[in-house]
Amino acid sequence: MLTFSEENHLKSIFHLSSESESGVSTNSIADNLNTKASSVTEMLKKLNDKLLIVYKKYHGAQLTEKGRKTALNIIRKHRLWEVFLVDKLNFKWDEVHDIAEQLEHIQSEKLTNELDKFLDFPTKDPHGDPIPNPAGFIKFTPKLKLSDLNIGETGKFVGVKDSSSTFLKYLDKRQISLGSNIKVLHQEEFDQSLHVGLDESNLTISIKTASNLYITKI
Amino acid sequence: MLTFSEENHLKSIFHLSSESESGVSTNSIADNLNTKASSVTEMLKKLNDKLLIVYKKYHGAQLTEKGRKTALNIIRKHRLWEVFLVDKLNFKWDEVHDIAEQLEHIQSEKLTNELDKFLDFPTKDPHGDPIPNPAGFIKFTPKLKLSDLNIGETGKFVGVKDSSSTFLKYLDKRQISLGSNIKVLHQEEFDQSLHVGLDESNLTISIKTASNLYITKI
DNA sequence: TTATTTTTTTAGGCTTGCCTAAAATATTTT
DNA sequence: AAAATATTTTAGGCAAGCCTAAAAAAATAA
Repeated sequence: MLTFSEENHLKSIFHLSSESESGVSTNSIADNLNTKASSVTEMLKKLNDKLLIVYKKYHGAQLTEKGRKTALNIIRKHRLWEVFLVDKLNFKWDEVHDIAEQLEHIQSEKLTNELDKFLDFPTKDPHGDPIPNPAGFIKFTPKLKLSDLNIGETGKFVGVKDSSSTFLKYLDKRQISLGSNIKVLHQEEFDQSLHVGLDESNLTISIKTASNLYITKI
Repeated sequence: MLTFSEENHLKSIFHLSSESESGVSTNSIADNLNTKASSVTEMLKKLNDKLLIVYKKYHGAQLTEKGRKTALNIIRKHRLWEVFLVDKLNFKWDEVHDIAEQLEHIQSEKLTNELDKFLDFPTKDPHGDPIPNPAGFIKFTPKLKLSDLNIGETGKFVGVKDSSSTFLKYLDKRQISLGSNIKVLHQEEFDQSLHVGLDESNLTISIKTASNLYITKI
């Protein structure tokens, strides 16, 4: 039985691991969790003692297999609840994160698996992120950004890098939604902004926006 | 924003209030929450300061209107989640309590109200207890027990007093389920046990069981 | 490679929520 | 009403999880 704080640290380490190959730094975890480095150090010692991470002083943390499984289970719950909120309770994709942060800590394997079944075994959450299976297996798809495409290429919008409410609402306003096909028509020299075709219309998006949209080439 | 512990104390005081008219005693709360009297005393001071209860040293606690509303909101969430678990996720009525104890602390008014709508505005939980509305109104029905009936009278089984898993499973085994009509045929002198008619069959139930079954006379 | 800067850890403190034991108050019994 | 008993509160302690400030180690620059 882990505390909420322990679970949050594991989750944070998992998410930060994908970016840095070696150990995850104390400061990056502290930033991610809006806490202080000294608090993180304490927690890393504890998680190390519980065999959930390998932690060597001054050299960051890495998840053990046990820690990874635990983190993925929390992420599984988080994403399943997000699907529930959007598909069944009429929430928008920008409204679900904070509630899922609470729901992900509910302890009941049966609940998680029944929820999964009730939702018809979804494979992605409302932001396009993959949902781990009960065994802790997760299907990563290589992450290509819209900004990686060349002029003339088309991508299918499959996920967001930044899933802040602000960004998601902005996408709603521009009517850019998961599954849309986006063709890169032209890139502006001056500010690298992209002119793209989306459905019947054309629009201009900043390079910052483009680099927060995950796509698959089609 | 209240802590889980604060919420649990309020809920406990609410439940214990229905039995004693005046203040709820420190010890009864401690028993109810599996904690110690001294811990409860501390919490009562805090809840008093937050204007959720009125607490006078040595004279127990009473909910204020604000405290009552808060307690009822927690109970509302608890009971809605129980309905969700049973109606949508195939849980049995004896399996839902512990999970609902966790879910009742999730903070999101929108979530609660959308869940209510999704469940089609249920008025009772799986054990027959009434679900408060968003404004904190709860419809109490006078609680008659099966053991209060006279010979020859019939009652409709509408709720349980004891909702322990043990008791609920026992009722399942005897096929006594919410909504059944039960006719009292005879009472044994020796041990006060009741012979009752339920659907097509007759069965004998102890006075202890009978006094844990809420009914409405029909 | 030495000095400077950045990162991380340690030390010590605070709050919450729990505990036990002792003291204070209330209740019941005689 | 006084004595005995039961209940409740106070006092003091402990663990978890956070903090700031100072010390230690690592990384970077000169």
